[in-house]
Amino acid sequence: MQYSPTSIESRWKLYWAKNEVYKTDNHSDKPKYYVLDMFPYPSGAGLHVGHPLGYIASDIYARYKRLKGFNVLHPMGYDAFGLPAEQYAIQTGVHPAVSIAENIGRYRAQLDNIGFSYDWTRSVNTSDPKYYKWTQWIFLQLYDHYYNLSANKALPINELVKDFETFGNTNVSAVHTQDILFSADEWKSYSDIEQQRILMNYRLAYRKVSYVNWCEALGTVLANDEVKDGLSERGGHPVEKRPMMQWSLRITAYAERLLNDLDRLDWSDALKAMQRNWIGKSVGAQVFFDVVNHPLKIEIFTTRPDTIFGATFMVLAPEHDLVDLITTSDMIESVKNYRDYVASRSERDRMAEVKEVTGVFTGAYTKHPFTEEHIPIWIGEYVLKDYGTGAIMAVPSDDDRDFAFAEKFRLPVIDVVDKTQNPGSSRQDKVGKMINSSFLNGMDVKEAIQYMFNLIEKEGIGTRRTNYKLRDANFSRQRYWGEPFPVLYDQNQLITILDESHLPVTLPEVKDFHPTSEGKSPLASAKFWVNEISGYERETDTMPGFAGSSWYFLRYMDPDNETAFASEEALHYWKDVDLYVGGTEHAVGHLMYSRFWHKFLFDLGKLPTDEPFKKLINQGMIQGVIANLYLQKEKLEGRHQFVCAQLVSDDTLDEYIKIAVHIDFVSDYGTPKSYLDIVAIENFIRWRPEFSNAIFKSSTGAFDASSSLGQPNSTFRIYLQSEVGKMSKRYFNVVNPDDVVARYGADCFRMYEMFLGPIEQSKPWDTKGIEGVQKFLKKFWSLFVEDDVFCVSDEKPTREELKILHQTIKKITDDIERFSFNTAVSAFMVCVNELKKLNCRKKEILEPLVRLLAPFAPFITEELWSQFNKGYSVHQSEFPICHQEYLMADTIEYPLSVNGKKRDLITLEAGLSNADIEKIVLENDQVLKWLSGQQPKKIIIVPGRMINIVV
RNA sequence: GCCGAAGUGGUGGAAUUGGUAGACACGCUGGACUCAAAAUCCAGUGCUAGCGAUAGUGUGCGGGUUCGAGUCCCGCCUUCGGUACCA
Repeated sequence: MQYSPTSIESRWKLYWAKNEVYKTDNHSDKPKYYVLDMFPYPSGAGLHVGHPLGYIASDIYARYKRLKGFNVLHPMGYDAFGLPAEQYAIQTGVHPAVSIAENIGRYRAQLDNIGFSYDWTRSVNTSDPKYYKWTQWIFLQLYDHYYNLSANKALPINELVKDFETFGNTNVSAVHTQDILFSADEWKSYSDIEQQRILMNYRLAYRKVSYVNWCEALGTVLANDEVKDGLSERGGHPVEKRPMMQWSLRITAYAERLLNDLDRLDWSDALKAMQRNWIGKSVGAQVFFDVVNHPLKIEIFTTRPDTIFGATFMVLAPEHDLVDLITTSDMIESVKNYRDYVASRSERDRMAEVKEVTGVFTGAYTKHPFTEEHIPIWIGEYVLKDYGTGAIMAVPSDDDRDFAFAEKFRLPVIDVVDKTQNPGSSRQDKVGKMINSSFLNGMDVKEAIQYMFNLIEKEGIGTRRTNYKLRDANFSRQRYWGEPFPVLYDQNQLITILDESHLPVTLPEVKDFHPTSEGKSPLASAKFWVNEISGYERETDTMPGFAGSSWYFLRYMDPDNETAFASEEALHYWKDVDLYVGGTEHAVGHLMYSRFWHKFLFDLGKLPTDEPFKKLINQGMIQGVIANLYLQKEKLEGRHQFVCAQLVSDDTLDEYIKIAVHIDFVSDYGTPKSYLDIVAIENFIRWRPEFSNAIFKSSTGAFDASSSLGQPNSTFRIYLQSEVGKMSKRYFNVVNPDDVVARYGADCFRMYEMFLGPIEQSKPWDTKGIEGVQKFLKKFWSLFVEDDVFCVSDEKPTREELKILHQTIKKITDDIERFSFNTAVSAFMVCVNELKKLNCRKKEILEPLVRLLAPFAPFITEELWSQFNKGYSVHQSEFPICHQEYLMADTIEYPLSVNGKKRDLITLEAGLSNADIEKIVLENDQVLKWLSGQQPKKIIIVPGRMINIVV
């Protein structure tokens, strides 16, 4: 009876499926616990060894909680809408639904192979009409609600309309886009179109013209977080700004709650900081400046109203609405040129450029509200249209950017803060005493800021105001493979919303998945579908990827419900996610949108909690090692030339390009000395025939595959350059978990991934240590088996053996609770090594160990458990409990130091008082020798830890 | 620039509250078994000196607090992640 993972694993997989071991009920006397993984996008490439890292950790925890007596919800599903399937459809004509279904099949097989305890009856697929019916439904709710600031929650839009009909909007306190004041009578006099336009300013899902990230190559609009450095995250194509009528979600209404409620979450500080930065709250004042010779006011936002006496010029965003109105005739030409120049520059140009100061004078002036002095108004691209009011008062003495602008255009600088008492402080630090500032002089900066806030409001020249960097979320995509909007337009572009009874609005079949030339979605070409309801046209955009993923964790609670997104009963039973495991890449996207939707549904009274994810663990990424050959840019007599990495120095680096080599060819892969030998080179050439006449040059000679010319000896090697990077098809470094499982077994794979290091840490995949884990499993197995038969004894364990067992139980329990799975695996190894040394095969020791190991290695433990208890699974047993009495030692070894210098170990009885210990130590001959007559000043004793004698 | 995380043997990493630094594993060295190999087992393994017991030294760098610092404080350096004209 040898340990053979393959046969064990296939047998128990079947058993679990047949007996529905992991099926979870919505009713139970047990306390609930919800363990969630971030569901994957089922890509064509399948899973690689990096994906399961977090899944393994959460599965261990879910299994642990189950053994601890919790009713555990641990589901898995697929985030199935998205660009890659659509791109694939464009290239091959295969319908996304077909390719996605195929990919899901492959994912499912790969996941099952690793022994996860998912309740697959609860699986969701965001592209399933039964699922996206409810995504559309939530959109309808967002459309039908506005954010009331007095109630501090979302309320039905009908209530707002009632307010408008009775009072107009003068006293309405709601989050909205534009300030147009109207009375009740005025409201009633407006046309339908006009009323709808106004309500759009309040709805939580609304339409507006927005500058969107247009990607010509992909033919679509991208979300901000899909753009990296001015290029599309997918494919790296250039992205430009373009105006378009788009749906948006008013996430900014929730900014304050999203910020404040972070404090209550058990998330890492790093992640909370990321969300805080993204929300970017700043408190300041909105101040009005009169324009000279105009009845106009310029509205600025500043966090430093104290520096108002240092404001020597104003800067407006080039796109600011007032620019046309105030520019003087002599400046029209240069202002127009500058605005054209700004418009012509793509996001990418702006970012690529080192901060060069640009701007022009408008010819206009404002009047300083206190000194009445005239201040020139400039425009400059460093002032952003979208942030604050799109206009600033420039205080060059206390802001680096304003200072740079003043320096370039020779504008005056007035020092208003005396920083001489604060050496080392920077221009914008809020420290020092006010000077040159009339009534503020002598005040401390912080004091002056408060003083000005009050004064500005009292004088009526402005108000206190809070600004957020957080932008409303663009919710339209010009794509096929997404949720259609349940929205119709009539000839006047008046919106009609399809109500719940019309849901789901399903995707129509199309012949061509390309976006249309005007940048419209492929849905626009499905004429029948678009015009299906006479007199109306359907919305042809679809929802973005984050729509379906913003609420999927709620659907798992009640996945087949056809009358609600989940029943009230299920929602109140499971409440929220207790543990969420996933990567940091979703820190500000998915995790922010989910919190927003969750809070919104909470406001509607649908949910019992206002935060979705109580505890969050961020697993690191498993990276790949990319092995590269250096290819010389210059061909040699028309032939490619590869060069050994040892011959390439930093100075000559730009003479080469790197060609990624498939990892199957590489010897010593993953080490700095990875290389190709002659056999590998021949394999490489067969794989990449375009290099069949290449020459491979090393320090010992050259290898010419196309002829026997200069044939080197058999030790010939070309060393490769290796770097850590993504595990990806394009680097030919993908490791499939199936291969690892086939070779070592799923238990070994699971434990090895955990053993690799802390779960939060990113690290490159290498299999160097996997054999250690395999050895452990074999050793563990061998404890139960003697002479090829299962054999454990009923003999009573010794105190020493019990001590080993219970120390291990304590250690493992603590480690699981703090998600330190790598140290837990080590603790198992220590335990088995010790039992092996004692040749302990006693049932009383081994049986609890099986239950202890079950969350980590579900298959081997199942097999061994069945030898003790037939008929039910180890995963339905209990996690063993640590009995303290076995941990108590009879004697303790104390390290003994003199003046902090380690000297020796001294063995003492356990349970001695400090006074007793002191007495024994001072009578010890050895100690007296070290002290050589000196009197000890004091003796420090840390019970159970150490003794230090100070002389 | 700002925010965040981290720097420990040849390698991955441990040290949970300030208390024997390097657990566990890989690798390496030597040995047992074997005709041989694989597998398995045993011993050693931070660095320096020494046959050795042992001594010195050692957690990115420089200081400090403490009987005692990988851990706490001050000042730097490096790497990684996020963000970027946010007024």
